[in-house]
Amino acid sequence: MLILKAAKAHIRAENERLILEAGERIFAQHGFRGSTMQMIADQAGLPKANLHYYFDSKEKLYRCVVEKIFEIWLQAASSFENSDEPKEALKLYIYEKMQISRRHPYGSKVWANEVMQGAPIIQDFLETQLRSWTDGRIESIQAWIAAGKIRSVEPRWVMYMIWATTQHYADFGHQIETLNADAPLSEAQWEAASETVFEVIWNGLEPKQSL
Amino acid sequence: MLILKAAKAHIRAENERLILEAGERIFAQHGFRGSTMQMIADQAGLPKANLHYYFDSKEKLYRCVVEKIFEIWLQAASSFENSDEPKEALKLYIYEKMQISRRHPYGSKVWANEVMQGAPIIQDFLETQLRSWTDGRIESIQAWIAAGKIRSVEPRWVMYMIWATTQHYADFGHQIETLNADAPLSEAQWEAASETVFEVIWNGLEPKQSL
DNA sequence: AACACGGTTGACCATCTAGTCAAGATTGTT
DNA sequence: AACAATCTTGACTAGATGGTCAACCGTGTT
Repeated sequence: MLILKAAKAHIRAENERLILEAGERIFAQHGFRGSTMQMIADQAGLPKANLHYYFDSKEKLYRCVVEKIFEIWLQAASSFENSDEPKEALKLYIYEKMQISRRHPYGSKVWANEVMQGAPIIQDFLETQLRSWTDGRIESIQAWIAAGKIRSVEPRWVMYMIWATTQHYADFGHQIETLNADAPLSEAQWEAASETVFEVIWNGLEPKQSL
Repeated sequence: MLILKAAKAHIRAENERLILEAGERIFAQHGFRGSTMQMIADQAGLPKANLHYYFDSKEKLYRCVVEKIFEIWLQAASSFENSDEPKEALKLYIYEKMQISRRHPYGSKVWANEVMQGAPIIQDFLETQLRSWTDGRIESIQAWIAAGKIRSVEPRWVMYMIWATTQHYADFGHQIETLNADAPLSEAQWEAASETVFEVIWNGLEPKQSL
């Protein structure tokens, strides 16, 4: 009965986790069409038919993967609110996003892929959640400008700069690694990159010291 | 004979152009595996078998598309050399790259796709041409630092910032458009975005005015 | 007019892949 | 032990897709 269902819930939970994780990797590396259910099954260590037992179709699995990624994205977004001082808020946000690029490179790639293809699956997310979140952040930045805390810049372009620079370390990680003598960035390099990104953007936004 | 070949050379040139252009669009929107030869044929307005007459295989066509894109990329790269003054050189380079994002959004996406998948086709380009070009640019930036013309920053991270911010306008163009009330950026917005990107980066790099 | 050469094309094939299904294995409950 | 619900899985199918091929077309040369 229903008790049974609960008793086996952990099996379902565990297998769904395995499949979603495998899906993230495979979809990131091969795109939606380039990924086969067989590849994902092998990555997850399960027979292909099992995937269809937990996720009706390839498209539903993909949608679940993308939604999970958007959650993480939104979570990082909240660090923008942790301070009213722009220097502090920006530093937290940039470091948080760099951290995500490091810890979730596959997720970032899936997101990039999806957007590059015109967001066929998550267009509604962009139009609702992302748009309203962005509008809120733009207001924060406007307020900083009005208070003379940062230079007068169009907030939109600044947001895009932050997204671009931080996500670049995930999406173009392979290129960065190749240019780093084929070695992954070290702990120190990640730290230095994060700091440089923050420093350049912050110095770029800080009002000029009046002479 | 050979005269005949020359007489029909323009047919070949024209059809190859059509196919490459169609390939760029389709590969950008659907990735390598997501694109079918039939889609590309339809886009080019030619029968599928004709594509195989000019390009042996899908993979060869793809390689040609990617190589063409890399050429454009390298061309923009040269604008980095047009001045010894960092402010001027960076401005030229950033504006040039923004221009490319605007004029060749498909190419940029194909490149991004290729790199995200681990550069299976153009790994050799990354290791040779891109690596040596980058090393050269890093030396330029080092020289500016030594001359006290910009702050002391790791040149590598600055290069990546420029690539990321400018290419973002192509690769994430759909997201930007969605956040712009579903309208493409206007002439004025492109100008403003380019200027903001340059201003923030330049102010971020300019040595602090000593008080 | 006959020819040669590059270009064009519909029909075809081998292979791959998402999704199905039915039989069987597991597991918790009584 | 008997049961029922859930989970597992090899075998199968229908459709899509990259690539082939042989017949055909168009044009400039002789």
